[in-house]
Amino acid sequence: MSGNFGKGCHLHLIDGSAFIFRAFHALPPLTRKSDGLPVGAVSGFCNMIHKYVEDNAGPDAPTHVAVVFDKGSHTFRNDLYDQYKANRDAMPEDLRPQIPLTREATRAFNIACVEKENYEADDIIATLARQATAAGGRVTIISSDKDLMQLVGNGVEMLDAMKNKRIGVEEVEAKFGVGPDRVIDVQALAGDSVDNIPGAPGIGVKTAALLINDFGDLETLLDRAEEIKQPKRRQTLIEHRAQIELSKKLVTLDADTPLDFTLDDLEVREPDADALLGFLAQMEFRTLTKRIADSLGAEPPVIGDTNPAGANPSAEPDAPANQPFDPEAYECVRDAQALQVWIDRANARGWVAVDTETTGLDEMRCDLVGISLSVEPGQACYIPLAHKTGEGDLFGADALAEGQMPLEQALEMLKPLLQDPAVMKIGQNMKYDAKVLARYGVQVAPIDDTMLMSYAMNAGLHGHSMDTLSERYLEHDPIPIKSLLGSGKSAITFDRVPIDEAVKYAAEDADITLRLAQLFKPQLHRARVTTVYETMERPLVPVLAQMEMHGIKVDRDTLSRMSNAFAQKMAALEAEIHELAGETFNVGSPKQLGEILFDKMGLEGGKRGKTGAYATGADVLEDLAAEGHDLPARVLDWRQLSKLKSTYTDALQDHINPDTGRVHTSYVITGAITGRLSSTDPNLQNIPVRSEEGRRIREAFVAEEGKVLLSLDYSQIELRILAHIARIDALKEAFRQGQDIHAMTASEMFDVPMADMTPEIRRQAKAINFGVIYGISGFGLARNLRIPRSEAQGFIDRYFERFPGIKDYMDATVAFAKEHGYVQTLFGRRIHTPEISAKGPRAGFAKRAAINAPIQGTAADIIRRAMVRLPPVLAGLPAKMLLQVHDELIFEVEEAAADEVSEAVRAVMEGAASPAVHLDVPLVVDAGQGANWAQAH
DNA sequence: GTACTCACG
DNA sequence: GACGTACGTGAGTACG
Repeated sequence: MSGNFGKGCHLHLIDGSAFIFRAFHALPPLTRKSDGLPVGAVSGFCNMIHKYVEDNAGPDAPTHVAVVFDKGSHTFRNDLYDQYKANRDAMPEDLRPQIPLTREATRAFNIACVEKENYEADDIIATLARQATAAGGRVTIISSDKDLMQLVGNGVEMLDAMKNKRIGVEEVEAKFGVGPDRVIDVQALAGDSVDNIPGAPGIGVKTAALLINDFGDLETLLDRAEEIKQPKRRQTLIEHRAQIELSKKLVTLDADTPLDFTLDDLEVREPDADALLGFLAQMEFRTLTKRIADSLGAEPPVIGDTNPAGANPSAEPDAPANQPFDPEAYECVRDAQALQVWIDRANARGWVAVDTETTGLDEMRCDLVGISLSVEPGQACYIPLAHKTGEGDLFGADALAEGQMPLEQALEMLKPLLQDPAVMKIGQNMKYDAKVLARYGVQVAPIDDTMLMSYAMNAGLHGHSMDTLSERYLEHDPIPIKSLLGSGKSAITFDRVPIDEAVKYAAEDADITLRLAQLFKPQLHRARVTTVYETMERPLVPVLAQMEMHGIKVDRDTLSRMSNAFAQKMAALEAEIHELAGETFNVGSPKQLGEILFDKMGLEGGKRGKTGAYATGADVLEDLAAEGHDLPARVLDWRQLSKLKSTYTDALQDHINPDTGRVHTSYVITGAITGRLSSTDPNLQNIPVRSEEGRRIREAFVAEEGKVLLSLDYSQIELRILAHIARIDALKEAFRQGQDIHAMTASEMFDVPMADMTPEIRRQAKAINFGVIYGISGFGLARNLRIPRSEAQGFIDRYFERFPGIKDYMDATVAFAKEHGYVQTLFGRRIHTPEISAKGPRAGFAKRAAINAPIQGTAADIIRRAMVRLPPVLAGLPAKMLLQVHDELIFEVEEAAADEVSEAVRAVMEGAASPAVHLDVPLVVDAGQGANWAQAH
């Protein structure tokens, strides 16, 4: 029985949506153990499908089968009648993420899975049933839905799978009082409260059947309504004729649903044991996996170490992940005609994966070398634009390689596509590509980013580089860039890579990105992080790109003068140190320093680290200095200067862009698992401020002539969040009243009236407050405060006693992490904690990280929200946002507008939690301004 | 490439 | 009872 559907064929059509709802409501809520994903309905669905398969293996087995689903909640019926199904409850939150999984389940069973936008499952069933009977076959609809009963007869019957009861013409007549062909007439009159079909008021199924049997059909009835004897009934039918006719349209199934497959595609297929068991194992259905493995005669896979957000590509035969990668399939686009084909395909699709190749990693300085595109898994192209021949000409400059489109022409063609609001541009780390293209006059939008999707779903589980994601989710190792560029001193730039090789590498990147996006996009919802991705990751890309491109002006002369001063002081210190040591050695070598201190000079307290070297950290040297030793004290001074000089006054000069005269950092959106950003090349989030000497480096960060730098920072944001999350009334009240929070803590803890507060007591309370945020331990606090451990523990005990909510929060957070494998911020960001149940010292680390993550992460979310809202607020003002330092934003503003901008930004920052979250504590923002960062802060 | 140290929030 | 700890980062230097 292969090939054409025809006489003797038997088509089974399963009402998938009915299965899902029955499974959902019949079963207790069940969640996947590893990540808490609700899977009860999926489990029930799989059981029902399995039972169906077992029950229908006999002599009357179907030759063709499909599971038919509803797709979306809007159908053509809503266009006819906006109240259609309007009184339905919203889909339960627990069910929503399971919907796509039921599709995966169906495919895992190797059963055709059918759905169509704008049509209900019932319409598709009607269409397929009609096609099948027209071809001479038989049809069984696995459903008990009365709306499908109009299809019964002429070779179509229904089967109530739960009651295992056939529904034929007789059963339909028993239910509706008319034959299947008149069921819609009865439904049109009787209406349906479930689907919100109006019908004729006061007329139910019984009366409707009576009327239809009297008059033959609905149209005749309505035409001859005057003849009805009962006055009330007569009046109703005449008055509501339009409503009744509309009702008939609504209940009539559309047997002409356009479908892009044929009955032949629905032929029964044997399940693929690996795919099916893989899916079941991924869902962590232990019993069902075993049972089905038994019936398939296969070995059940091990369950337990599956990756929660990870897909099992083998479970989905059609998944992009499953198609092999074929570098030969990639196209090299060398002229306008070929490029136009790809642009047309992208426009038709509505999306395109984009990747740029450049001569370097600095988006502000590198040159564009080529662009790759992909619109379909396995199909991608590379457009070489600036590859060199590799042979220098007379002047040492390489000639452009043959067979490339002029760069300007390609960009002119691509620009409308890349800027088209109707075409989604998908990338991996799109901020990079957007910045490069912006320098060529192309403003890429809108964008999706696979790196950010992975970050939203999997922060804490693994990295989010393309290599990591491809290996993990596509089971494909991409071509290493090193294999093209080499490494070290002999490394070449991408423009010197032969075009043939470049095509394979570059097009593959676009291919991978597209496949990842198709895999990840539906998973976002399932992992409940769509809002996180849509509000705090994706919209940040253009905001950060703008900030990075603006950069901040750094005065080279100031840095240079400071470098010289540091060098002189260091030389003097170095001489002094050598003198004290009695020999010359490398002060910058911790190893040599340790030997001088603890071996040669015989100082006490030498502790060796893992590698056997003495520890010479600042804390160790400070202890020694406190004992009156001069050498470690000098080394501390030397180290501070050395750090300031090498990391800041020297290195920062190298980062001044020669074209702009400014320093352009790069923010890594996925840089910290908590949701914080990180800053690189250079890191502008760790410019010194704590020491007087270091703080002066901020004087080199200046505003342009006529402008000022504006700094706005959240005051105590993490403690405020702690007060809210842990519900500490005393802390909340203190924040509401604008009290000195550390002094208040000290007063509460040590029974000292606020009036008698000393700086020392306040300092200790401050250390404890910070300790709490970090997941306090007696050891850590003791070390920080340099007090005995027992005393530190006493402080902590007292703190917990005075603020009992803190301990509850800590315990509850750790318990949550253990149960779910992640913790959450107030805005729904998830931070995975895979080590939370580790044994040994790692358990302590993981616990403290889990306690800290929701606090640090919520603060990070809040400033992200503020940053996303700011550009439109600043649009009409002479102001640019330049930097973010975790709880601080730096702006460059025309002097005259400084106060106005400051207040506008403050309003956005202070209101950034709303309306998503209502904090029980106010957010307070401090502002400052000045000619340089030192003054503004 | 790894360890150490230290700058920031 | 011992273990070995404050949370989150990036960068420069020494050293094998």
